[in-house]
Amino acid sequence: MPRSRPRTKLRSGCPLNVSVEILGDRWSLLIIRDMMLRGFRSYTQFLKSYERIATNILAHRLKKLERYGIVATQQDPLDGRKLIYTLTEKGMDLAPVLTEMVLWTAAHEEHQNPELIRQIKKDKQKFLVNVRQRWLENSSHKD
Amino acid sequence: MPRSRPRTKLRSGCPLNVSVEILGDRWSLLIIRDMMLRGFRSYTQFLKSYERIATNILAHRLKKLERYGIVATQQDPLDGRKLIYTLTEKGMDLAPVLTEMVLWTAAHEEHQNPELIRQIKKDKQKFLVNVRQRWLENSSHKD
DNA sequence: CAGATTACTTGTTAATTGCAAGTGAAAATA
DNA sequence: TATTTTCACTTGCAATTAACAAGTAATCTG
Repeated sequence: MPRSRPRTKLRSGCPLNVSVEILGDRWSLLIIRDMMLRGFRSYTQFLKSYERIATNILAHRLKKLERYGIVATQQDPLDGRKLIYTLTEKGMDLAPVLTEMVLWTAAHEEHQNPELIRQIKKDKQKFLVNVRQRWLENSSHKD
Repeated sequence: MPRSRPRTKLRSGCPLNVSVEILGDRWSLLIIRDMMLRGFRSYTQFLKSYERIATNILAHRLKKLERYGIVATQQDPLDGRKLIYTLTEKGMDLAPVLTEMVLWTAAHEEHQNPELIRQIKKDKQKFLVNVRQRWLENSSHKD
């Protein structure tokens, strides 16, 4: 359900272009990966992730992802300093995109994490169900 | 089959990161879309595509995509000025990625091209088969 | 042969990214 | 209670990348 939102003018309304404009940079999908597959939920966790995103870029990307309703933020009730970032339903719906990208790399490029690829290849549908199940269990995902 | 290639150092070998480093920018996937879905094969066609890529960026992207074996170039036997750009098998294997991105946009953002989305939703597998079939017929796809 | 077309390249400016350091609030520690 | 640490950022600046405009060489067309 495409919802109306005041948006910056897009280069085109082509559905592929729309997703490219939202996600087509060097970091957004990695942040989403960390949340979806690694269960990361805090700013410092993202910062310490292997690819080493710069702190200002991370702040910008999180804001953008929140603005697009892909990520939701809430305060940690146990620690006033902490914010908890979670994927929304819309963010979780990117699972098939990430999955296909992983499969493409697995087929055509050198890579690591054979275990992840084994899992996806064994039963893609089950993998997606599992990812979503973990999200349902661990997130309160208040959008 | 991941082939060895002299490559610039990656931020990580995570399969998602690898695809993001290759495709994660504002133009690469749009060029691939133009080839895959619109049958574009020449530099001027890409230039005239709706999103208006700048000519130097287009030249760089085409070189990068060729370097990664996603796009192949050949001379037009009928016109010495023209080059024919085609997707390789590796490039065609991005069809599921593009497809899932389109579906995600269709579900969550304002967009155009309802006909494309109708086709994909009706029978995703058939859509992918058709896209590949067209490619087989129209390309000589010499890698 | 003149003009148009094709696939670019070459400046130059604008925008984005990346790095290092710093900030203020809250929590943990001494 | 005072001090240090942690957390989620911000700020300033340098480096990289993208975008814009113009130009070029080779080829084709009339």
